[in-house]
Amino acid sequence: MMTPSPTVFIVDDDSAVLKSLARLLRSARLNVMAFGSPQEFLERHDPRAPGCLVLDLAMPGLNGLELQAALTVKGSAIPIIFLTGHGNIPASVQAMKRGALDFLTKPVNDDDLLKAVQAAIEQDRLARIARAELEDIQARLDSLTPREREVLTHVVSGQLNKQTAADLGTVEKTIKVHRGRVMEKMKVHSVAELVHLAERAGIRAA
Amino acid sequence: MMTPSPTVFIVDDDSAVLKSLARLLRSARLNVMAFGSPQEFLERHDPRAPGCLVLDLAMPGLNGLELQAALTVKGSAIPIIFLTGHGNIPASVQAMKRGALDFLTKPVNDDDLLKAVQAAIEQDRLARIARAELEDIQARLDSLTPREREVLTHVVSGQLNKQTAADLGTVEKTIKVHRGRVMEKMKVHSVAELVHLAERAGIRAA
DNA sequence: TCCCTTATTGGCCCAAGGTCCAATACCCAC
DNA sequence: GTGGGTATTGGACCTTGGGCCAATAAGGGA
Repeated sequence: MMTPSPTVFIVDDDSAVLKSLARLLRSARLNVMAFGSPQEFLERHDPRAPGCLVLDLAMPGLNGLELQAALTVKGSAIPIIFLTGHGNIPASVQAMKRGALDFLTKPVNDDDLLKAVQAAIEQDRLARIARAELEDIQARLDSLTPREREVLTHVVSGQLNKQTAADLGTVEKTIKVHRGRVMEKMKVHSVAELVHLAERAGIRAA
Repeated sequence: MMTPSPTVFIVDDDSAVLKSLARLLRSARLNVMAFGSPQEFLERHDPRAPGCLVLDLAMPGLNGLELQAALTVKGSAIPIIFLTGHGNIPASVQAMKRGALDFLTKPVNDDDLLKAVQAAIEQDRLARIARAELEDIQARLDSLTPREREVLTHVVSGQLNKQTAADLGTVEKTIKVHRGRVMEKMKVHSVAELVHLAERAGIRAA
C-alpha cells in the first residue's frame, strides 16, 4: 500500500498571502492545499493525510494558537509552522511550548520557509511510521483475552510461570497455555521481543 | 545521601536587575546565586549542582544563546529560563528549539517568573533522577567484559544460546557461563529485566 | 438448544536455561 | 615468572519453558 505524497496545508485569512505562499511551495514541487479560514481547515482536514500545516497566527474567529489547541484535542499530530506579521514573543513561546515546529515572521524568507516545511514533512513522516508501529502493536494487544493480558504483564515483569500462577490463583500448566497464546497473538518468538513490544506500548510491570 | 537543595542561578549584566531578581527569588525561599557575566557563570558553574538558570538574553561578550550552546557542549543539562528586554521572535524561537524551558520578557511579572522557576526546578529534579538511573545502568554495563557485552546484545535480541554460540564461534556451554555472569553483573534475575535495562541504555539488537 | 470463545487442567516429553565443580589457555602487569 | 582477569569447555544435574493431545466447564449468541 502506497503512502500518499505529503501535502502542505496553508491557513491564512489574507488571500494575497495565501496565493503567494501557495505559489512558492508549488514551485518547490510540493502539493499544496490553501484555506482562507481556520474553521474551514478544521472541518475539512483529514488527520490521516500526511504533510504539515503552515498557519497564520492572527486570524479572525479562531487564531493560530486556538487552532493548534483544537487540532491537539482532535487528536491530530500534524506538525505546525507558524507564520506571523505582528506576533509577539509570548505568543511564539506559547506556540513552541505546545509543540509547534517553527515560528516564522512575515515577510518570510522563502528559503527559511522551504527549509522549515521540508523539516516538518520529514518529521511528520517519521512520526507516522512510529505511530503506525504503535497501532500495530496495540492491535495485537487488543486481540488478547483479559486473562492473557494479565499473564502478559507478569511475563514482561520477569515472573516465573509458577509465581504468575500463584498470583492469579491457578496452576503453572494453565499459565503455560496462556503464555503460549500470548506469544502467538503478539507474533513474537522470544520473551525479549515481547518485552520490547510491551515497552513501546507502555505496559509496565505487574 | 542527601540531595543538596536546588539553587537558582541568575546571569545578567545589569546589576540592578540582578539584585532585584535575587531579592524576588529569595523572598520565595529559594537559594540564589547571582552572576554579572556569562563567562563567570560558565567557569564557576558545577553541572552537578541541582537547580535552574535564569538568563538574560542580551549580554556583552557571550549572549544568552551562546551561553546556552556552551552549556550544551559542556554537557550541562540545567533547565534555562530566558529573560529579555529587547528580544525578538527569532531569538525566542531559537532558544526554545534548543531546549529552553521558557522565555520571558522584561519587565517580568513576578508570578510568571516564580512559576517558571518552580517548573524548571521540578524538571531538573526529574531529569536528575532519570540521569542517575541511566548512569547506574551504564556503570553495570561498563563492568562487563567485551565478550559478555556481545552475549548481552544477543540475549536482549532474543537469540537462543545455541544461536549465539554459532554467531560467536563457540559452544552453547560457554555462552551459558557468560550469560550467567551478565545476569549477575547487571543485577537482574530475569531476561525481562535485562531487556528493560538494555532498552533504557539504548542497546539495540545484535 | 447448539456452537464458539475463554479459562482451566492433566499427562507426556523434549528443549532450553542455569548452576556447581573442575580444568585449560592466553595475555598482561607486578 | 607468577598471579589475576578473561575466555573457553566438559560433565552432571535440576529447573523452566513450551508443544501435543485430550478434556471439562462457564457464559454468550445465533
